[in-house]
Amino acid sequence: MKKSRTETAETRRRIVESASKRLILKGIEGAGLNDLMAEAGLTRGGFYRHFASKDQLVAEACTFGLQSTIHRSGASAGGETPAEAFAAIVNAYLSPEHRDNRAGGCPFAGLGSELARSGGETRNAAARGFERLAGALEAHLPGPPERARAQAAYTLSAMAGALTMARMVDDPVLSDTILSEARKRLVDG
Amino acid sequence: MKKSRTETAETRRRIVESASKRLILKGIEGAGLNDLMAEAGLTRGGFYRHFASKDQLVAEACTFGLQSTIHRSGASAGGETPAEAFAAIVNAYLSPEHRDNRAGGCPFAGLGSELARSGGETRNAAARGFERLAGALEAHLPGPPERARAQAAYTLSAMAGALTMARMVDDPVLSDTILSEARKRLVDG
DNA sequence: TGTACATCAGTGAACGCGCGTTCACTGATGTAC
DNA sequence: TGTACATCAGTGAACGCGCGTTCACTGATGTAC
Repeated sequence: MKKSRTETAETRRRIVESASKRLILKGIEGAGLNDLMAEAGLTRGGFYRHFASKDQLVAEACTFGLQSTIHRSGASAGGETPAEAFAAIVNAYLSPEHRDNRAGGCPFAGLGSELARSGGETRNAAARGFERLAGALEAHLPGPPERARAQAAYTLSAMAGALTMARMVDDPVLSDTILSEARKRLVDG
Repeated sequence: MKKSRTETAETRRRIVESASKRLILKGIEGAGLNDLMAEAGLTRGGFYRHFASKDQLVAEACTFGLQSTIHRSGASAGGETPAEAFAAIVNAYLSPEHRDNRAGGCPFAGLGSELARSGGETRNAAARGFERLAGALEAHLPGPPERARAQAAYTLSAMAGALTMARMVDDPVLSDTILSEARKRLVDG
């Protein structure tokens, strides 16, 4: 059953991509290897041909999900002025669509408290991802780098918190209020 | 081994209180019943004399942790003006002490993404807790109720996100930056 | 280019383990007379 | 107040289950000549 090199690489990529969604949907401990492999159309046994441990897959899936979030942010920010690009990123992140599309969304909003508790490769992937995502925001902010960096780090943290809480509350009106108020405060403020 | 009524009530309270800390420290799925009961000085078997299910304990522990957070906020806000009281609550929530004291801290920062994924009694406890905690903030905010409510909901969400991210990143300087920038933006803004 | 062999992706069964939950049992407490 | 009995908090063993991980095996692919 050996596969060609390109097939193997493609399979690995597929596992990471589907795991990224599954982990956000079910949680790091809630998504088992059986589950994650089945999602990619495989059985449990083959997992260790691609990864050394579950932690390694979780770390790569986290990095993948964050990279997707950065790409989506880049797509939101078109050829406008920096201020408009920044606003576009924030508005897309804090949209009802992102709130309602958990699986394909930002890992910080979907797994934040679990990532803060994790160790090993996962923790490192999360920390590096935060810096990269904050860097993507910082690029559109004016002022001295130190100020821009602080504002970017705060904006990302507040966005992740607002999206998480908007998903947690069960009152749809309150959920919309959290998102719209966050958009206003983070874009205008 | 039957215990008196007051002893039974005290035991139950102790289980909820220690579970609140243990759950935040290890995560909802990461803290087993064995673990939670041992933390309260008991063995696994007696659990179901006090609770119908793990979900019920998690819900009560969540409510307990949120109530503690509200009490702590009330203690931070002394006899000052509303604006000063609001600032005191935000500054205490976003302090390095709160960041470094996960177990005894706010359940939204410690379990946010897990609560957003939960159902049953836990989800309801989290949603009701958000409204109560936001209400405690709202009480110190000026302006029309609708505006104050929106600002309170946003402030709480941003605080939870900032604390979670401050715990997640592994660079202490960046962690401090997230907290200080959040304090500045949420108090002055 | 053709053949022989080593590699290794994927399968499915099995490992020990801890999970949430159940249960028979113990013995101190609360209740009824 | 004293006695007899029902209650029930807590123990510790056991339940089935799914977890992460390991392993013998299969057979198509890549490599060496």
